[in-house]
Amino acid sequence: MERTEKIPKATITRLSLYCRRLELLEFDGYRTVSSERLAWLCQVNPAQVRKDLGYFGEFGIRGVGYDIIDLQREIKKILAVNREWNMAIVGIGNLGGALLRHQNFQTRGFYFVAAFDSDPEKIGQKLPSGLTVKDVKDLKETARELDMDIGVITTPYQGAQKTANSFIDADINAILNFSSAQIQVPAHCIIENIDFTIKLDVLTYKLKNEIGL
Amino acid sequence: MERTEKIPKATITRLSLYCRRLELLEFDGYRTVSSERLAWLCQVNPAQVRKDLGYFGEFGIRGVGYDIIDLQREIKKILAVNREWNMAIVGIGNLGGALLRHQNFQTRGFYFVAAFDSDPEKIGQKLPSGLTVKDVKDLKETARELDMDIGVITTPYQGAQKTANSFIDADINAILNFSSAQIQVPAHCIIENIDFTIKLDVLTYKLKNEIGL
DNA sequence: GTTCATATGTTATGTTTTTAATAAAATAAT
DNA sequence: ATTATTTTATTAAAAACATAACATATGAAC
Repeated sequence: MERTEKIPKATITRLSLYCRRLELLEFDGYRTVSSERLAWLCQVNPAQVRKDLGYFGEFGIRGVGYDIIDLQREIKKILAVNREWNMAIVGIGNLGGALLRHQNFQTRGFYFVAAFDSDPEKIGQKLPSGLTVKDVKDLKETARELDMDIGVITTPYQGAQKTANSFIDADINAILNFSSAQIQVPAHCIIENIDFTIKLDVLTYKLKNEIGL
Repeated sequence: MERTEKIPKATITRLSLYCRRLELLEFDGYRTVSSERLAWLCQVNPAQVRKDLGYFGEFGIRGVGYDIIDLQREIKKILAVNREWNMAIVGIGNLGGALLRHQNFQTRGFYFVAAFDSDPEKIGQKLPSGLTVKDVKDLKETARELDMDIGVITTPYQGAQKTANSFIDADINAILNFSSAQIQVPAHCIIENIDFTIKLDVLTYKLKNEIGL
């Protein structure tokens, strides 16, 4: 097996997708699944599924398929979601508040351990989750007490870069950015962007060109 | 100029990104921008910027660069965001509520014109935006009265496919899906997915492999 | 007006990613 | 036990995409 090959970024995205479908298949009581079926569920090519998995090892049985429980565990190990992660969030507005209340994070092992804002109105406020909103100025200090792996940005775009800088200064080197700002980070820091507006623009482009509205 | 060439999906995504930066450049008072500068701001290759734009026409001036206002207008025309779009949303939970209150949609010309849920507790409830939550059963009927271009799904994944079906049945053929469900749609329908959990998984994968946590 | 510097548009090259094809392994049937 | 069937792992081919190279056009300096 060639294990030194470079792994496409899209492969990681798909592994996450496969994992999500496997969870449902397990819930529905299935024991094994073929690459063809899994591919169909994820709307990708069966060869793609096998190739993606092939980067990391041999997880299937020829003539049979993949054991749903086993494959799930393997993928979770690859994605490093077989453990718990702590998150800090800055920007307790509509979206930030919604994410804090969202149950989906906890159930996947992602915990919000601290919430920050710069608005004096919000600082000190007690949230439904039990957290109290802290001043973003105290981020670094709080980071020394609590273990924070991931920083989540839900501020307006004007404050996004500054927030990122605060995270990096506090040695939080993984950022999930919900703002529409394009954030500059040093090489040792990683960032993933979730920009709604881009998705909407892609949708309207297709509406015009594929549907003709 | 070759205008029949197939356009990469990633090009559309980047056009949206360029547009976002151009808005800021305009706000900061700049008149023109070079592909090199725009590329730097978007963290892409300068040749990429020129190539992307080249699919749609000649928008720059050699030796000078691109007029920020003009280019913005051209890109918005390409993406079909030089007009207004109406949206319907199903699933008025934490996230749905946050999106309804989020100002960023309106300012870009995306309007929520109707909100639906299946929970009797929520139906009839008056929202801060002025909308009243309707029964998702009445979606098709409401769609006959109001013009709805885009359907937004913010239900839990269990109800997502059913919601999509309702949209399609009501002749709403563009869907923005915030649930983690992989939705099956007919060929004439287009869908964009915004799945937070996938982004988080990509982040933890990188945390493990690039940072070594 | 000629020359120089700048920056686009476009063609050519290189790389990455996806899909197809096939060989190998496992099970089930005869 | 042998054969047929299924389905993976892996290699080969194709397609998609990104980068580099360069010729062309613009504006400014002398």
